[in-house]
Amino acid sequence: MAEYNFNDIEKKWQTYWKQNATFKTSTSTDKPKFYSLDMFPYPSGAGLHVGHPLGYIASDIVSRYKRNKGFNVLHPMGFDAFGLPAEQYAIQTGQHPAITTENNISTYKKQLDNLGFSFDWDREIRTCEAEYYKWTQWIFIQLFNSWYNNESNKAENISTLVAVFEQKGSAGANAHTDYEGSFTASEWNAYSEEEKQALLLNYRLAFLAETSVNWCPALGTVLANEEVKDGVSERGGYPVEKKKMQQWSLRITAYADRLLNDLEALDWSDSVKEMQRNWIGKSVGSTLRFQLEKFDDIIEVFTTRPDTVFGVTFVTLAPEHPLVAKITTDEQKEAVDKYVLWAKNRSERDRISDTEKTGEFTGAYVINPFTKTLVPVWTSDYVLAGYGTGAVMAVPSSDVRDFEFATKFNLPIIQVYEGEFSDISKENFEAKTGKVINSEFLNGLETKEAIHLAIQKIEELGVGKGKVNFRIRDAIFSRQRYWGEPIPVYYKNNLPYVIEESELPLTLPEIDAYQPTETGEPPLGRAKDWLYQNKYGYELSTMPGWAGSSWYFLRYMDSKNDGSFVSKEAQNYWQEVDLYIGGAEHATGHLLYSRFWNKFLFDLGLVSNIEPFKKLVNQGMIQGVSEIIYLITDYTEIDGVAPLSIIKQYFNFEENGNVRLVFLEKEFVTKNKLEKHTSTIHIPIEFVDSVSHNLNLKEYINSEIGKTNIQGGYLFLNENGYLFKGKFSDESFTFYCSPLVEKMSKSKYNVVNPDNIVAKYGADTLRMYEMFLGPLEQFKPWNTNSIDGVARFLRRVWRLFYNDNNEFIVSEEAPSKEELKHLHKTIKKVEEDIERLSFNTSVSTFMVLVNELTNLKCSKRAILEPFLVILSPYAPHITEELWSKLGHTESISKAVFPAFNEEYLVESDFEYPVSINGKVRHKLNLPLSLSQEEIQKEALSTEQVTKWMEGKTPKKVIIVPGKIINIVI
RNA sequence: GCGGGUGUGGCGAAAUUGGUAGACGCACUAGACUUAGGAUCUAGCGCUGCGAGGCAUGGGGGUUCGAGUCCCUCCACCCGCACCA
Repeated sequence: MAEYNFNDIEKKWQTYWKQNATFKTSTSTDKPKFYSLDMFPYPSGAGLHVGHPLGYIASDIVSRYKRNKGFNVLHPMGFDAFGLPAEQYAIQTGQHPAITTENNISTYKKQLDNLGFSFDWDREIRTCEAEYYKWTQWIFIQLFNSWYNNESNKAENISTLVAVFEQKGSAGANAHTDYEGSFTASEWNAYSEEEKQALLLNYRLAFLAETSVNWCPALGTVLANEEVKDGVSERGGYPVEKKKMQQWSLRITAYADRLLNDLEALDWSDSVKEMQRNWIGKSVGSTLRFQLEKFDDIIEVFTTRPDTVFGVTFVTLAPEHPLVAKITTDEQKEAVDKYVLWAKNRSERDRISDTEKTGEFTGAYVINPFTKTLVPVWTSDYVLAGYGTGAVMAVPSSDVRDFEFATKFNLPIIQVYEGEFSDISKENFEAKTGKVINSEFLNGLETKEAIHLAIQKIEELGVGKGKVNFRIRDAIFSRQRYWGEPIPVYYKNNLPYVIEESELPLTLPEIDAYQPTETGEPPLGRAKDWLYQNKYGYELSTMPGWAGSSWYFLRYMDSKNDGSFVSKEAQNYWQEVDLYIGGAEHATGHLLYSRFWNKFLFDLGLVSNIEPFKKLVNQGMIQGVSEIIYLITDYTEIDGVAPLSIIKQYFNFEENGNVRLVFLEKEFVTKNKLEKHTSTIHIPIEFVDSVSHNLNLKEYINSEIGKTNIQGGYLFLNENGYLFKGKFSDESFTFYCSPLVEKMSKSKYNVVNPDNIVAKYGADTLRMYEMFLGPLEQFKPWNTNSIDGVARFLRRVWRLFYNDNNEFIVSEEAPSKEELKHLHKTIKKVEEDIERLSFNTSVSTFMVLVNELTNLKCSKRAILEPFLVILSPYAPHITEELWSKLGHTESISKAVFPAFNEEYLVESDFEYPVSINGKVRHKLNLPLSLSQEEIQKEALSTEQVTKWMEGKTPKKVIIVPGKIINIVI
């Protein structure tokens, strides 16, 4: 009997594609373009697991579809090759990260090729290669040479700023800067070169500044806010602390407004857009200055609710606020010092998790500029140093946190909105409605007008002004690591200068070890004879992992260009990414930085689009199914009873050596009770039957891992309480593991390797199956069992073309009307499904078609051909014989997706469901081409229908063409 | 706490603008062919009922001739952010 031999087919076509450069992207610009991009992977040592290709399969289907639809498709792949794991490995083993990376990449490429992707490998890029990072460095230099002009609302060359300073001084420019000083034109012109350079650093988009950074001692580097999650590093999960350091940063805050506003038009998921909005964190309000009672100093606060200023009963400073030490009275000094020290040493984690308010009175008072009353100044770490001014005006009647603080420390509360205040509830605080009271000129107003009027008054009085605040911080750009792009900067008289563009790339020097130097400098401090023009020391930190990935989508457009990061022509043609598929974990990192860099390059006139990614789809993770057992490891007593006696009490020891959990009347051995004495063990999935979760004990206990994890004599159990006891003498005993769906990872022994699946079922089965699993964006566990259905289907498809004697059997007969009807119905649906990225339903539709045609014993089965081109890269090319026999003259890769032809559908009869009063009871065969009136006439005149209506006259007849006839009586 | 999302058979799911709920697949059941079956084919498969029928899309209510889909309300779960003034 003939067999679907996917191995031969796949090998053959992989060779064919390679030899014929089938998927090489055309450089001609006469066709419409489609840019379909996957987030390029970091090549980790573990290789691919079945979750990785999910998004690649989807984008590959779209790419093949678009090619067949006549688009010139750019569908490239590359590697995000700088990164921590390779460097950590280097620190441990001394192996150069470049070698580790190279090895991993070749594994990845082999695995990807096995899956039959239509990537154009000619355009492959690796961020760690000098030809690539030359341009990453070049973009850094452009950032260094630019400032942000708030007037024109774009980045400009620093020379335009210098020109303004020469003419008008600092007041002449509306630049985005944190610098608060000012200078006149003549002062500027009198400054030395060094002084000018130092001042300009306050304006450059890539700048060096002393800032509070996230320092990760375990990794020995600083991290950007986006790389810290819950107070620990995103990579590795090491603790992170705040530290003041001199660091390179990128002025992403200058773009905050544009990054926020331009989200609107993007075809991205609401959740990612919302995450970016929250991350940018725009809030509109006002600053307000409070004069200190006994000092000249003022405390400036930021508030979104200036309408509540009459309700201010205290002012709170962050413990790090510079005024805290100065204004604290002698009586309070000891307590405040103690508090500040305590707050400083409290970890980020503790601070987040403790909701109990803490704080201390400084002894100082400020004057409320509106009421002229004195209010006390407190310090508390519920006020963040890094946001706004690091000080807040507290209105306990309108803010939950202020309320909690006031209640705890017995501070007064003044109500400024009407309503029963005794009824303190969240709703009271959240409601921005109601009328203002106790607030002089604001009384009786609604919130919105009150805020407006309050800001007006604040500005009139000169005690503050309307202001917009952002949560987003400038992005820290230095990493004290080796395996990254060197920052193209050298130092002269302690001031940073970028190197000449003509001297790029600044290549990563060889060093003898990958640790920091003895003097605490980054690893690059070990490089010998590494000086700019033999004189000046280079910057020793490198760029962060996200530098190379912030612009790679542009490089693919013109990946070999040595004279420019991308040519004008290529950029103009490819414009932006039409479809970008990747994980949602990059929502506030990569996706934000890429938008920032793209906008910057747009300002410079180097790219033609304000946004890099038109449509974004986040594929869901494919999870693994872990197999768990619980091993009883701790034989100490529980509640005065040794576990063994507990176990004997609650379990029946059966004759065959098994132990069965027995539930007693009230109290049984609760899982919790035993859990304290157990440890969770992951059994590698190859020892467990995926359907029954039956552990192959013999193989497991004889394996290395089994020997290490459980030694004879131990007791172990699964969730249901089945125990296994003893020396494993009876190895045929069945033991059920507890399945657990979780992230696939090496350490959980639940990784499914695509290579194994391809070897057993073929790449097509894997691809179709992954699409069939469920909606692309959903998280779903891998289920090896149901892959058989897809494998079976593909075998059936193959058999449509071959008889039992392995002879090729495609009839030349013209397809019947019935066949064409099925075909065109399917074309329409598959086309719609792919366009809306619903791959699971398009696979299903296709399966239905094959089932129908099989049942019809159809003659011209080869009409299936076009679909196979899209859904499955190998199957259509079962033989070249098939291809030519079908009358195709052009090459397989140029096969065109057939157009949907409505005629075939209209001709045939349609079975209308007929509902009486909304309940479907009957069916009526009518031609689909009838008009509404004709259908109505037919429906009412039919004898049958009259009978159904029981002689009643219809009140209404509702007809949905092609769908339903509803008669209301 | 704030924001986003999800809830449909034993399981993964489908139903695109409100129009025959459960397509397609897994698992399961019966049968055929077979020395054999982890191959293939045929039929069945939401619950309930002998049946006609009745009941079913997390719970409750509403709009409509008609609701998985729209509105109100409650519940459960997942994800992100989190003392952002």
